Amino acid sequence: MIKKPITIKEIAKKLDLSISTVSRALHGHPSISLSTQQKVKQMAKEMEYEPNQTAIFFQKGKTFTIGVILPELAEAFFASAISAIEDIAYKKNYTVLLAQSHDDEEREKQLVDKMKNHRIDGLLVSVAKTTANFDHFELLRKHQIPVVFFDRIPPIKNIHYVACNIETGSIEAVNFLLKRGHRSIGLINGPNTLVASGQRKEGYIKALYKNRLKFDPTLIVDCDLTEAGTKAALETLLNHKRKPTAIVTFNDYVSAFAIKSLRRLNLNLDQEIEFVSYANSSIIGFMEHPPVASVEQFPAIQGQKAIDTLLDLLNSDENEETQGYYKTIIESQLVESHKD
Amino acid sequence: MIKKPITIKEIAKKLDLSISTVSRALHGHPSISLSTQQKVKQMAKEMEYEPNQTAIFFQKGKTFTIGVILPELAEAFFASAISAIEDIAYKKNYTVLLAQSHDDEEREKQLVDKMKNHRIDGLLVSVAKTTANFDHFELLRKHQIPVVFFDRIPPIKNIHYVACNIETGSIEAVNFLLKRGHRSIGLINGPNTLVASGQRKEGYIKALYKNRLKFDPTLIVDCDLTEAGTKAALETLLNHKRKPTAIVTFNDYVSAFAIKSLRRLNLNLDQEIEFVSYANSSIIGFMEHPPVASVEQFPAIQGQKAIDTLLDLLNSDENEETQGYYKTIIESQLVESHKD
DNA sequence: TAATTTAACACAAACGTTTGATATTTTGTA
DNA sequence: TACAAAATATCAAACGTTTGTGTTAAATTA
Repeated sequence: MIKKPITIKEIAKKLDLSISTVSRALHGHPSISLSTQQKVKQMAKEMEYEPNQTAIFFQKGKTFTIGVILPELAEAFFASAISAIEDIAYKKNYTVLLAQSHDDEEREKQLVDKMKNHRIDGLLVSVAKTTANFDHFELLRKHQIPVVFFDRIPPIKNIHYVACNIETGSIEAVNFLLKRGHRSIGLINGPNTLVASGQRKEGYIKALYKNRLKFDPTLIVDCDLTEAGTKAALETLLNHKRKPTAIVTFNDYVSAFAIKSLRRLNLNLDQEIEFVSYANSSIIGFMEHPPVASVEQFPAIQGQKAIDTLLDLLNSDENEETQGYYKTIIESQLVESHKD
Repeated sequence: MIKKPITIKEIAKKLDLSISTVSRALHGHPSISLSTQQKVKQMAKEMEYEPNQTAIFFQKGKTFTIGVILPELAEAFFASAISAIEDIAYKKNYTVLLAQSHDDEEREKQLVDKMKNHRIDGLLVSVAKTTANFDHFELLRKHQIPVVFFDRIPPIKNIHYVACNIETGSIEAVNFLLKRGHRSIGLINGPNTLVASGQRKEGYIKALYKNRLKFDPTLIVDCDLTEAGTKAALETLLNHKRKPTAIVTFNDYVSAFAIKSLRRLNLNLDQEIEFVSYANSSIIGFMEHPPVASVEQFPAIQGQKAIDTLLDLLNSDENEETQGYYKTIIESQLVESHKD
């Protein structure tokens, strides 16, 4: 038996009241007497009335929905970001419309369009690696839909964003290794097309300079982040004339690969070479020989701050020009591995 | 300068046509001449018209949105499931409304309610561990909103679901170890409140019986899945009078913990004890001494099948009773670890 | 030519809710 | 008692779109 949803109209008819009275009663409007409010609410409950959100969305021109576009949902970093975002959205009674770009600019563009038509109230984005043109985001501005970028932010002015300062963590990492007595420190970096690689490199270099040590560019080796690539990069460093006693790697996975192949070589070098990596992801907890430390980038906090500022934006009626742009920087932080 | 969204009304006025003609023209309705169709579409493009989805949703009583409720977005298993789900939804022009229950029954209930009011077209759920009462899902039935459960399915009749048969993989796992010569095989299982634990245990026992081996219940140790708990469970097994030469563990993480603590004991036992676990998660690739095999549960495929059947349900106008219930079982599968 | 079909479009209701303006009733005041 | 003020409830428009039914003129048929 098909059961049609109850509307306020039917409640009105049943109580012999007008539609507007019922609506106002349900909202506790002061111009409705308490007694009728009671009656209406009572009847609504009895009839199992459920407000039709699509009607409300339409009528209000607001959906209480925020869009989230991430590069890859299956990546731990973004998974924990979206998790944090959803938590806050839930608390604030917003709903999350989720999509992934798979690091494809065209798809990202289409998603933005789709979400715009969905009349999301605001958008959270971590942009795709390949995205070079940002017009699709500019378009949202015209439609008065605020956008907050996070982690992977576009290199343009006049945007709201939350990002992580990799440099601080990088400097901490190198300082940490220096303090432990290392004097030749290698860097297995990612492809230099990535902003993230540049940031790591900068921090690495700065730390050396600050410690009045000279920087040897040949101690930096790029790699494609695969296991094979990592192995190759590692070997390059092992054959270096000033063989490093410590290595900073682009992320925990690279460290894992490097440590694994080091141990395969059975040189017992793992006692002599110490690793520091980025991300501080959970795999560290499962490694027998984890890197001694990892630079945490706080995906959950970034996501949280991002949605916080978005909600802020949504609840202020001033427009963007007058209130300026939110720019939040999270400091990355070196986290030493637990020994147990 | 605030730019109000263009409506078909304005297009109509500009072209001196009726609203309905514009609407029909944009949809290529046969009763509108090709020439006016051209004109209208042209004008729509010029004026940068974008259909107001909320109005359409409201009007049609359909949102082209499907809700997805998962226990934990940050868990690798669910992250890859949602990733697969979103991909298909995107292809079929549906949108995904995402939420996580954090394994909390009350929250799950509220989410179902919220999504119902959002007028989602259908729902995909992996139920919370604690959920004992399933009335909130029954409620959706009254509202004609189809639900497809996946992976964590409720123990009730008359539902659509996609699930993974753990037993086959479990039997494979034990057979595999037997074939490798092991005769005493331990099982570090999860808490027996979990259905998943029961399934593993059943498979384990069945495999032994099938091979005419007698089953020793003391070779099964429950644990709370933490590192400490795993360690304790491992020690119990090591002290067993028939010390196992192979151990099946609840999941890859438990294997990782166990292998780690085994190596800490420095007994070189790792050469003698082989592990097989469940999930085949990515951490295996980063372990120096991974389990020899792992039972893959195909989160992406489960997610994919789940949304496929949901879309099927949405596109058939017959109601549930007449068409019966979809019950899809994915066979789990033992995957041997790569050696490289 | 008159009757009939067809093509092309317009009209208006409907979806469920909110809300500003208005009407009615009650209460208070002089 | 008369009148203003306050309290309470109603009316009706609006949000943007779709769609069943009318309407008109042109094309076809007999």
